[in-house]
Amino acid sequence: MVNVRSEDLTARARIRDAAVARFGRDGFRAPVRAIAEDAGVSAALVIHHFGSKDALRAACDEHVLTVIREEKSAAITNASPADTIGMLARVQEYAPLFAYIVRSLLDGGALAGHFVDGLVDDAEAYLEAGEAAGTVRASADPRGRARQVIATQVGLILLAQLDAAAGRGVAPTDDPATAIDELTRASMLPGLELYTHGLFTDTSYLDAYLEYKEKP
Amino acid sequence: MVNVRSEDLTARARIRDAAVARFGRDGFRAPVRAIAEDAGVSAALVIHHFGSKDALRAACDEHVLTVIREEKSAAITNASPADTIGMLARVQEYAPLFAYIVRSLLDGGALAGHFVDGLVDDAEAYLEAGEAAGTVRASADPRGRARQVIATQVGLILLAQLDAAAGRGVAPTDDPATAIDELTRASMLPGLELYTHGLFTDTSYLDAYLEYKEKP
DNA sequence: CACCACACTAAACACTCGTTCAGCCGCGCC
DNA sequence: GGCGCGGCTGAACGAGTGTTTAGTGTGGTG
Repeated sequence: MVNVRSEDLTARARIRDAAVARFGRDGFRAPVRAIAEDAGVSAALVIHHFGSKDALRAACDEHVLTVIREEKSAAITNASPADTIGMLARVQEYAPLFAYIVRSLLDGGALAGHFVDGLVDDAEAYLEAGEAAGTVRASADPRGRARQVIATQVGLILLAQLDAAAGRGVAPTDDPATAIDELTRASMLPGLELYTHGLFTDTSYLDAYLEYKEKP
Repeated sequence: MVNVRSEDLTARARIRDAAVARFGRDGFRAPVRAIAEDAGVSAALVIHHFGSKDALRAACDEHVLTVIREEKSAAITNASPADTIGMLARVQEYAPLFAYIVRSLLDGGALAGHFVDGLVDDAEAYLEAGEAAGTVRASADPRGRARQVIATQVGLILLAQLDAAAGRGVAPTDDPATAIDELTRASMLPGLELYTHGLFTDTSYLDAYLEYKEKP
């Protein structure tokens, strides 16, 4: 049901994929029986293979992290524009993973911590590279800046989630790919504006804070 | 237990306050029995007064929204620095409300939608006032920019939440007041930097996007 | 063939939790 | 004083859910 090539997988893998999809769609309160039904097996088999529901979730976390790592290293090794577009095209395939990560984010799970840590690490590296290339300004707190950038991204996703929950998405659709598309489209212009010119017309606010930080 | 002046309140109000505190601390899966115990009443009385757990939550939402509106209008009418400091001093008192709102945010509840809408509205108004005063730059998408600013704020809270869940808060404390303090302290410098100078050294990224937007 | 390990299942168990039920208690009103 | 009414309670009900149990079939192995 979940994956087009479900028949090819072992029952254990089918259960794991079904769990990732269910958890992503319905949250971690999704019943084991529902996951079992999605995978076409009995609830008892889920426990038989994974020991407990918590262990199943841990297996999902590990699997998602593995896929992310593979995908990330693949994206780094061949980072041509064509490949990037290819990745976007496959977003449909990875949509369940994305949903799962968002759930983990909202749930405060351990996976979410590792995930955002990785994002902040990446952002910091990219920004440093940009600095070296001369396209990005220097910062007094590179880590904090990277964190700020990622926080904005995560916050925009959360806000979009809220809009969707309120039934007033920018484009009322259930398709995650176009949802992400809409999200980036709506935030691209303000984001670039902000990142290009900043918000303030002069440095008085920053100066005031720097002075206050010296002698409170 | 929850509020120092619990004895002064009617049972209904005590239950409501206990529910806000419990929901904020443990999430909306907190059992009715736990709330009842906090309020010093039986679980049956909770249902007797509110009809159901969902209705209790709705009453909590309404109550929180009311307090926010009162507090907000109070902050607008007398917006002197002293009053602002007074509000910060009372953050301890409003910490349960803050926790409740964060829970609602993570839960995607209706309250969260209204709340962030209000925040975005406020941010937009403030930015427009800054524009008029000449301290804030003009934007091609004021609403989107306000949304971006609020998203950053919300995202930072979420990230801090994740760090706390992972047991590695910047300062390991359970006190929400100092937690908020730490959060603003850690993000103030990168935020001001970003909002003052932007991220990029030139306008090439923005220009490229604007050109792409014209003819894709 | 006998047997064993293993994937797998239906049913039952145990527990949590929201809600209902039947009744108690104290207070104002006739 | 009697009496009802509303706040209030302990106990029970019933639904949902994770897990256990006892067993079934099957495929490989001696």
